[in-house]
Order: sequence, then C-alpha cells, then structure tokens
Amino acid sequence: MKMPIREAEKSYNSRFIENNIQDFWTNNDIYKKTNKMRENCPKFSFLDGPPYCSGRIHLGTAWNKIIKDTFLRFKSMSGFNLRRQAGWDAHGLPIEHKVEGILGIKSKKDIETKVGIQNFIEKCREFAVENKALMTDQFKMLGVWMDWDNPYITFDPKYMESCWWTLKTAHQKDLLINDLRVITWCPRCETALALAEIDYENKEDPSIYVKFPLKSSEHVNEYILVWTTTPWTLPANMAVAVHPDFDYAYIAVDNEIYMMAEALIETLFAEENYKILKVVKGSKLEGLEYKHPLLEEIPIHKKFEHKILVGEHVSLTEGTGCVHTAPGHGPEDFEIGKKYGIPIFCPVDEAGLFEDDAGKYVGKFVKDADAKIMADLKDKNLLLRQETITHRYGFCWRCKTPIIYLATKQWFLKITAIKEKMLKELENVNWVPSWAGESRFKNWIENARDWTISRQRYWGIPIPIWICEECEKITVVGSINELKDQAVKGTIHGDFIHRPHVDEIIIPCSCGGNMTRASDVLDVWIDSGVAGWASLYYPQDKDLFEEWYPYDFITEGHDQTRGWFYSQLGCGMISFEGSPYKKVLMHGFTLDEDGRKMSKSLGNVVEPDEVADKYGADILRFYLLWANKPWEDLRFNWDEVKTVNKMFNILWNVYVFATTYMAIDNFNPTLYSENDFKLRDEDNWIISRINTLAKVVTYSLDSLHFHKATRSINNFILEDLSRWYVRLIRGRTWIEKEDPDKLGAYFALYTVIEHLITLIAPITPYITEEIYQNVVRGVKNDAHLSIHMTDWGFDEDLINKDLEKNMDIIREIIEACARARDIAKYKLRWPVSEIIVVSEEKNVLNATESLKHVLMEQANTKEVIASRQFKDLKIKAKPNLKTLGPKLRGNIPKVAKKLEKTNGKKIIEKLETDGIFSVEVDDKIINLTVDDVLLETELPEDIVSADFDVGSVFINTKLTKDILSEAMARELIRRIQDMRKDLDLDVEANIHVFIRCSDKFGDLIENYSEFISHEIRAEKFIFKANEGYYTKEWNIEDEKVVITINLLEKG
RNA sequence: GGGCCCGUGGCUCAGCUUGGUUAGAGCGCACGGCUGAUAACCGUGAGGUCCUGGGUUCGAAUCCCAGCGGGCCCA
Repeated sequence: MKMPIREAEKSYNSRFIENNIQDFWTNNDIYKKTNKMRENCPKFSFLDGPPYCSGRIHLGTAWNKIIKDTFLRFKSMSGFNLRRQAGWDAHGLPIEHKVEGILGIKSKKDIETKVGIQNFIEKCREFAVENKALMTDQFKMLGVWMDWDNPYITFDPKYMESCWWTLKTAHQKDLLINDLRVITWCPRCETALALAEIDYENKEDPSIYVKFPLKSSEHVNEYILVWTTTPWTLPANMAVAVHPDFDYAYIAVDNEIYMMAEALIETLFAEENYKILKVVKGSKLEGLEYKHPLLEEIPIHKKFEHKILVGEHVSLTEGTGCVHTAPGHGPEDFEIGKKYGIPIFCPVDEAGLFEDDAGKYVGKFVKDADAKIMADLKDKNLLLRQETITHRYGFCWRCKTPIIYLATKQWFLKITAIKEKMLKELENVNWVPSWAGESRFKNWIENARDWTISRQRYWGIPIPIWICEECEKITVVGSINELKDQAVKGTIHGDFIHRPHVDEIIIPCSCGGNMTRASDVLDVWIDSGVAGWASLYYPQDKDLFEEWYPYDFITEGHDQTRGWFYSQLGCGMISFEGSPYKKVLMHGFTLDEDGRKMSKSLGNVVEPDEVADKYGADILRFYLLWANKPWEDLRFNWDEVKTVNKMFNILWNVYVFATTYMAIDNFNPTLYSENDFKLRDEDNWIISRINTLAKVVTYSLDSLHFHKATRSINNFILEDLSRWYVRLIRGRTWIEKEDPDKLGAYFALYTVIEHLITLIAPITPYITEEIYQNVVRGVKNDAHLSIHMTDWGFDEDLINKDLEKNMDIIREIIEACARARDIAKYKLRWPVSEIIVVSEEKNVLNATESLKHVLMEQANTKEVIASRQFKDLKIKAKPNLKTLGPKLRGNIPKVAKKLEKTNGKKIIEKLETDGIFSVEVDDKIINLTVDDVLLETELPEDIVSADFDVGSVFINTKLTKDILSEAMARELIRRIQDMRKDLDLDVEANIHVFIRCSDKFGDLIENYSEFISHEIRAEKFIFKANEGYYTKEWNIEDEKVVITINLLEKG
C-alpha cells in the first residue's frame, strides 16, 4: 500500500533537499539503474572533454558539465542508451609547475639532480589524483551524472598505449617527422611550446633603430636603418630583408646617409632636416653587403657574409622597411634563410643563455642582454634611436615567461600535409552555432602549421620513438606488448612506460646497434586529442570502439577551437581518416558582471560552490542555462541568480499549495476513474498548456537551445501555473466534501505538476526528484524509482490551440476589469452586477461566451454580456463653435441646448441618412452638417470602462443592497481569515466566531452568514459579544466590528 | 595587423534569418491595490541617440560598408 501525498515543507530549502537526494541516489544506485534501464535502446555516444585536474573547478567548468549533464539526462529520458564516461587530463606543464612550486624547485636541473625524475613523476601523479578526487566531488555536488568510478585518465597506461598507436600510425603514413625548425620556446620550462600553449598579453619592450654600416659604398658613413624590438636577437642577425617592389631612399641627415623605405621616412624624421639623395626599388638592393653591427663583440660573424635579400613578407606598417633577419630566431626568417642558403645561426641554449658563439655576451640570459647590446651599439654610434613600445607578446601558458623563438630539432605531425582533408572533413560536422565551424574553426585550420609535438619535459606520455645509436634508424612503438617483446634492457613491469623507466629500455636494431628512446614527452594536446579511441582503449579493445565510435556529440568552450576540437580532428584524420565527432556545441565563456574575464588577479572570480551554497546547485544549473544563448559569453550576475531562485520559490509554493489540499483530502489520482471528476475548461486549458510547453522544451533541448527551454519553463511556471491556474482553482480546493469539481481541479493540477517536473528534471535534477518522490512515487505503485528514469514526452492531442487563445483573451479582459475597477476605486472584493465586453472581433465575443464562468468568477460579477457595441453609451452632441460661431452668433446657446436634449444616436442617424440635422430655434430652422456637430460619448452613471488590445470592457458598479451585503460579507471574511492566520491555524481547523456590530451592519451580512461560516470554517457564527480566545476590533467601511475567535478541540 | 562573436531602458535579455503600425519582456524604481500556495500576487507610471557614422530603400534595431568598445582565437 502506497503512502498518501505528504504535505510539503513550507519553504524551499535547497541544501537540505540536495543532500537528501544525493544520498537517495547513492544509496539506491540510481545512476547505474537508470543507465541499465536504457541498455537496449538506440545508442547516443558522447565524449567528455577532459578538464585539467590541477585545482578546483571554476564557473566555466561547471557550466560546461551542466550543459553536458542536462543534455544527456534529456537524451536518456528520451530513450537513448548513453555512455557518459568522465575524462581527465592529467599530464603536462601545468601540473609540473604546481609540483615544482610545492617542492620549492625552479629548474629542470633541480628536477633531475635534487628531486630525481622518478620522485617528480610520482608527485605529479599524486597531485593529479588528489585534484581529480576534489573536482569529482564538486561535479557530483552540481548533480552531474557521469561514470565517475570509471573515468578515462591520460596517465593510465592503457590510455597511453592508444596514443602510441596513433603515433605509430602517423609514422606509417609518413606524417611524423623530425626537423630543425624555429619554434616557440619557453626558456623557463626549457621546452618547446605548441601554438596552443601560448597566451598573449601586452608587454613593454625596447623599440630601437639600428644603423647597419653598408660595405663597399662610396661613403663611409652610409647605413641601412633597421628596426627591432628584440635587441637580443641581433647577435644572430644574418641578413636584412627588403621588399622587392617598395621604393627605398638614401637620405642625408646631419652628416650621415641612411637607407630605408621612402614611405616611412616621415614617421622617423618628421622633425629633422633630411634630404633625399636617391630612390631605388627594393629589388635593386639585393646582394648589397653590410657589416654586422656587433662584429667586434661577436667574432664568429667574421666568418659569415651579411647581405640584403628580398622578401614579400616585408611590410610598411612599422619600422623602416628593412627587416632584421635572424634565421635562428624567427619562423619567417628561418624560411627565407633556408631559401637563400644562409646558415641557421642560433647562439642561444635551451635555458635562453647565450652560448660561446655569442662572443662577449656568453652566459647572459637573452632578455638580460638587451641593455648591454643597446649600450654597445650606442658606444659604437650605431644606435640611431632608442624608445620603448607596448605590444602584444606571447607568454608561456603556465609560467607566464615571455617566449622566445629558437631553432631546434623537434618532432612534428605534418598537419600541412593533411590540412585539405581536414577542411573537407569539417563540412561533415554539424556545428552549433554554424559559424563556429564554417568560419572560426575553418579559419584556424587554414592557418595551421605543422604541429610540434615533442616536449623536453617529464610528466607526459613518453614519445614512443626509439633511435638507433649506430645507424639512426627509428622505430615507433605502438603498444605495451610490442615494447615488451622487443625490449632487451630495462624494467617492464608496473607503470614502466612513464619516465624515467621507459628511458632505460633498449631495443635492438637490425643493424646490430642499440636503439634508445628519444628523450621527449608528448605535447598534452596529443593526450586529449586521442581521447576518442584512447578512452575506449582501442586498438587493444575493439568491441567498445565498434560500439561507440565516432561520437554523436561533444561540447566545449570556444577556446577549444585551437585546442580540443583541433587536436581531435588532427588525430582523428591521422588515425581513421575522419572526424571523431559528428556534432559540436561550441559554448561561451563565463565573464564577470562587467563582461571581463574572471581572474584571480582581478579578484572577480565567482566560485560555483559559492552559488550552490547560497542558492543550491539547481538554481545555479537553471541560471547557467537561462542567462543567455549557450554559445555566447555569459556575464555572471547575482541579481539574475536571485530571480531564478524566486521562480523556484514560486514553483515550490505551487507544490506546497497542491500538497496541502491533496494531503488533507488524501487525494490519490490512481483511485479515481474519469467519471469521478469533472474537468472544467480551465483544467483542459492548463493540460493543453503543459503539453504545448513540453513540445517547445523538447524541440529546444534537442536543438541545444537550452535558453529557450528554460525561458519557456520560467514563463509557464510564473504566468500560466502560478499566477493564473492556481488563482482559478482556489475556490474549488476550498470545497470540503468529496466533489467531482474539486477532484477535477486536483486531477489537472496533479497531472500538470507530474508532467512539469519531468520537463525540468534534466535541468534541475534535485528539486524535481524531491517532488517526484512525494507526489508520484509516493502514490503510484508502478512508478519508476526515480524521476530520471521516467520517459520524456507529450500528447499532441491534448493541445487545444483555440482554448489557449481564448484564455489569453479572457486574461486580457480580466486585466482590463482590474484597471476599470482601479479607476472607480471599486474593490475587487466587492462584486458588481454586470460587465459588458465589447469588441468588433468575433473571437473575443466567442471567448467571452465560452469561458464566461471564468470571467464571472475572476471579475467578481453577477453577469457577463458580450456585445459588438455598448448600447447604453450616451452620445452627447455639441455645436462646433469653430464652424457655427460666425454663422449663428447669439443663437449658439439655444442650439446647444437643443442638441443636448436630443438623443445623440438620433442625430447620428439623421446625419448619416440625410447629411443634415435640422434644429428649430425661435421659428427658424437651422441645418447642421456633419462638420457643425461635435459628438462625445458619455458613460452612464455607475459605469466605468477600460480598453484592452482589441476591445473594451464596461463595468456596472451600481451598489444594490444585495451587492453591498455580499461585499460586507467578504470584508468580514477577509478579516477573520487574517485572524486565523494570526493564530497560525491549520487550514482545516474549525472555529467558533462571535461578532459584535451595529444593527445596520448585522442586517447587511445576515443573509450571508452561511456563506461566511463556510468560507472561514466556522461551526458557529453568532452575533454577540463574547469573551473568547482571540478578539480583535476592526473598522469596516466606518463600522466598528469586534470579532472573537474561539478554538475547537479537534475531532 | 587578421578571423569569429557580442553591443537594444539602471540591470539581464527578446526582436535581426525573411526591413513595414507606437521596439517588447523580466528584474529594479515610484505610486496604488490584494492577502489561507503570500519572502507571493495585481494595476498604473517613469525610464530607449536600438554603440557611432555613412550607404541601400518609400521605409533600417533588422541589409551593406567603415569605425568604436568588449570577449575568444591567431599573427
């Protein structure tokens, strides 16, 4: 036997509910059972983008998981079999940095000598594991349902070998190359960085103009002017580039001659006297030799030739049009250097220190050498100008050290070779919003370069490349077993595939030599890039892969254009010639109230926990899916969170209202058949509305327009359910006996609440579960264990568009009634004898007729009349002084009097038929035309009116004795109810009431004593003073009324 | 410097794809009212250079161009 519906707690306590429901889910294994239930349903595959486990989650991470959770819960309820494995990104520099901080060390040398790689790796793993646990708890608290017990994590050897397999595949396809390139480098971390690992910030740098002495010229003091913001790259200068098509001028300033782009002279010498000696095309300058400005300081330059060369990359946006070219320190310089066969000279080591070849600067850190170099140039009179500049500059994404460009040998994936294929594949992916793929991501791929995947670090997936010490042949290992089979030296048990153990493994080469591992680890973006199959442990496990790959859906923030969307597509093309994902929702960033990004340094960070503690995870979830379109950035705003909270309070109030009465009456919908209750129009209306809502929400969630779903839900709860439907059925819930009319209201309200909570369940899983457990599972024997197991749906047949439209009209009319009463200062509590709804629109009249009873009740009127016009409208005619004044002069008052006496309608009739209305004044006939008469309408006494969109409403406020009686009765009821509330009485508690008042007032209310007794649940209602439990004196319309309430023992 | 997105009352957002009466809503504010789901609700009111400037058009918040501000990404 099921329990009856329990009366709900009076107020919504999110924390209490959420803790309880969390326990309920855990204790009953609800998540697993829900998945199990859908086991044989069609599959919907999803891949979680792995958050990086280096700390607590922030609002953006919370938003990300909430989007995923809501969508997946919706898909589950819609009958799909899901895989919701959580993922974790655990390798890489960010964690290495945190661990370095914890251990108090600062360099790679410290790691190797003070701590040891083994220890360091262990600490990194511990750090990741601890944070993973912390973050898991945070996600769980937010109500996110994922497989937290079996997540994929990038340091899992099973995961790592999938990654190895991908590299091996790349090698087989000739897409894995080792090459000398100029790449972005972090001198602090002493490692290569991928483009995805660079942050751009404003930075102040020197901006200097250097004079490069031209050799073999007629004049000794002839110079090329060169501009740079990185003086430390001058030691590596090997050439100067000019644009072949630009005009270059030789100008005389003071006693020197400078050569530079003619177009830029003014930017440099506007305030000086200069004279243009000659102008030549850039192409003519090619091959001119110059003397390296630091020749004396860096003797090695004596071995090199330094010439002007031409390049299309030279621009006139800044500088001098003569570009300092250091092939060891710039990608473009490198390319042009290779083209001209210039040596790639790079006298800087991995830590950013100048090497021996840098002459007098040896041992200095590059950025620290700037000042010295500038001073030397100045001493040699080669520094024309020295300024500072603020510009965007790249920084290491983790340690914030300014990056430098270095020429080094690295491993690359040849993205440039598969770029076209990637662009083509892009078209097979469904992007939300469409421009995310069509414009933004496309643009990124179009500009893609080869991907530097090697890192000179420790905590990462070791690059699975073994190189022969003798013949330099390489082999790429694709799995753990492959390695075990080939290894001749080193540990091959435990987690041996991390550093440093894996470094000790030696593989024999066919030439007889030993192969040792290339010491690098992989860029972490490879880690997550292979998640599609690595999380399924492919190719070791092929079944899972067949079942779930590729993925129907992924969603991440727009920063992942350069990150995960890209790394996955690249890795997917290499591994399977296709994209791992079919549909992508690119969501926005969370910003602060002013639209700035949240950052610790700005102190504007809002923690998800903070919001959840104050208002509850449900409120946070709803807010995040409500505040804006998912692909736009979200400005977090506490006031808006409060608004959402308010909405849930109202939902809770409706729930309290429903359960209060249902509990009193022991209502159980399963015990009645259709004949036991009577559904009114308004009941069918709310049932129609909830199905319309369900339809909208279904469409919105399915198309990832979460904001549309939440906004419709919000509107339904506030407008339709709380402000309207509950108001309409209040009277019926007050009926004490078993009554089909009351049961009809209960039934409709019950149906709507049951349906409504399923619609909100994916968005706010806690409060809906709480209500479900009481209202549905509490009374229905066949109910699912949890709301999240219920089926999604709606019934198109229950949607009645006409009824919905009619009700809209009725609401407008009732609002107009309220306005009219307000004008007349006539209280809603007082009934009126009739209202007349006037409109030209047929549907307004129809609506009025068909929902008359709603109108009568809500407008508190005894009668409703629908009409095309208001017949009792008086029309008053007045003379138009402007036209008649000159004509009639003194007769005007007489004509006015005549017009006033005549019924305006007759005047109109006459004017319409004859075009003239004749008045007899002093035996004279005066003919008035349409223009001569001004018509005014006048409401009869006691009638007030107000307009609505397509009509007007007229209210008869004439007070009859009966109406006054009822009005006074209602006034009395109001006050007694107020006193009941003062006493905090139960809704159903009966009382005795004693009234002392004037005879006049007593007479008025006497006929209504039964009505009053019923409304206030009084067993006795007596006209006499009584010393009682609670007495209060009131003033009702200038009548003194003393009311006493006595309590009755229950039963 | 380039790409993409955003810019509408004090705040948060609809409307823009497909140009067309007086640009809507919620919150907030002011005033009045209601009171057995009341930390709710109802009515009235104030409050807008639709970021700026040009263009197309009979007509532009909406389409086009340029610029400004913000976000993300890149050089």
